[in-house]
Amino acid sequence: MLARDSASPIGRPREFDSDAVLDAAVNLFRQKGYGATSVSDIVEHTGLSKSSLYGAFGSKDALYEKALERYLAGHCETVEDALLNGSRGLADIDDFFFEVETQVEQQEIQGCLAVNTATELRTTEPAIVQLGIHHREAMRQGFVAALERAVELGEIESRLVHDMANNLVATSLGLAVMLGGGATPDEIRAHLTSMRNSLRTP
Amino acid sequence: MLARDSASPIGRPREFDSDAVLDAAVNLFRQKGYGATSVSDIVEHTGLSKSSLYGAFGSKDALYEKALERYLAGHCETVEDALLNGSRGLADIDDFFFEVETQVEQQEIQGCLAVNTATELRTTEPAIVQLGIHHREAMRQGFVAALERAVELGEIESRLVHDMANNLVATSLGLAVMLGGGATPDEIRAHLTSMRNSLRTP
DNA sequence: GTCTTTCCGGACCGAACATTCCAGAAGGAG
DNA sequence: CTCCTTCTGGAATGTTCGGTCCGGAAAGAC
Repeated sequence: MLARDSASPIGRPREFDSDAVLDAAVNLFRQKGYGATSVSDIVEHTGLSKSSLYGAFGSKDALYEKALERYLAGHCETVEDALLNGSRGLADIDDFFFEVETQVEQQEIQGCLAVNTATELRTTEPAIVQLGIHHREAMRQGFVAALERAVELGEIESRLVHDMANNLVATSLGLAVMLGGGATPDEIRAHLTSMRNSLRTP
Repeated sequence: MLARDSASPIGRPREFDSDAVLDAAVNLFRQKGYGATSVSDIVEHTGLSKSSLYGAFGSKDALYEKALERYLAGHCETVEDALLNGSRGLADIDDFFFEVETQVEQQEIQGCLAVNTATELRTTEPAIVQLGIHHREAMRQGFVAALERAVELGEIESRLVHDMANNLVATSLGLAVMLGGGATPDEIRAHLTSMRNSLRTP
């Protein structure tokens, strides 16, 4: 009934790439939100059949959860890790926002999956709320780490670290709203510039 | 066919209060988003019948639009006006965030209607996107005005006005995400404090 | 080859959705 | 009072949704 372990894959092997399906789902959920993305949409954009989709993921909810996991692993955790374990200071924070700039340049403005769907699923899925809180805290810790390195490099004063980290978290979420809400590239760029200026004005 | 002007209201007069209906709709849309709020939900929370609702507003889309208008008029425009035409500087900005604090204190955390539904309606309703852009620009201008008064009061340096205004817009949106995404009161309060500190650290 | 297991496409289902329609009730105008 | 317009509740409609099911095909194991 359940898929056997990789040891002995008896039976016809799966023909599609789960990760590719999840990537397609991530894109759809980012673009249209959870409710407005129908399972038929996903079927259409992946080429899979509905039964294959349900066979592999179980339900729309479960598919969303897997997609969110993949999104966080691929987009958030790596950049947060770079903040935590970087070797520079403010420059690491600049890098953190590089993905935003990439989205803007490539006209692929979609925003953040977690932010875009947070409101929709708040009432129905408490796990998503907890995940958002955790995600924000991880961001904050990353910013704190990078800012503390900036202190050692003499880039900023240590008394500013705590508030700066909080403000960077809020600003990141604000940028995500703009990206998800149809802001123009110029608008985004202006905000990125202002944020970087503020980090460096003593 | 259409409702006659207030001059000669021939026929049975409307028995419900349109504004009260819109307020109920605003609350529902804020809590659950657009897609997850069904017309039946609205019927249930207003006491109206479905036909009365459609007779008065035409469609769910139109009802949302009217609700958004009322929300913006009641919640946003007044506070933005206070920013534009206030008599103080940074204190006016503090006041701007007072409503956020009120929401937190009263445990009625719902976030901002426009932010909460921006992603959902971006693909289907271009007018909403334009409205979001306009709203952000209005906020920015309000912050600029208040910050320029702060310059005259000697509270901040004039070279900071532009970037500070941008950052305040982003921070406001970020706070709205947190409010709509289930942040704890402590988390919100910490961010408000950090934002106020940053305005005042030279 | 045969067997077993899984995958796949499409038909199918009940529920929920936004929306419409109708018959009757209700209130002002004359 | 009568007429006329409008509101109102609930039933009805067509569509779309998430989810299920089945028959056939395909790919390894032997």
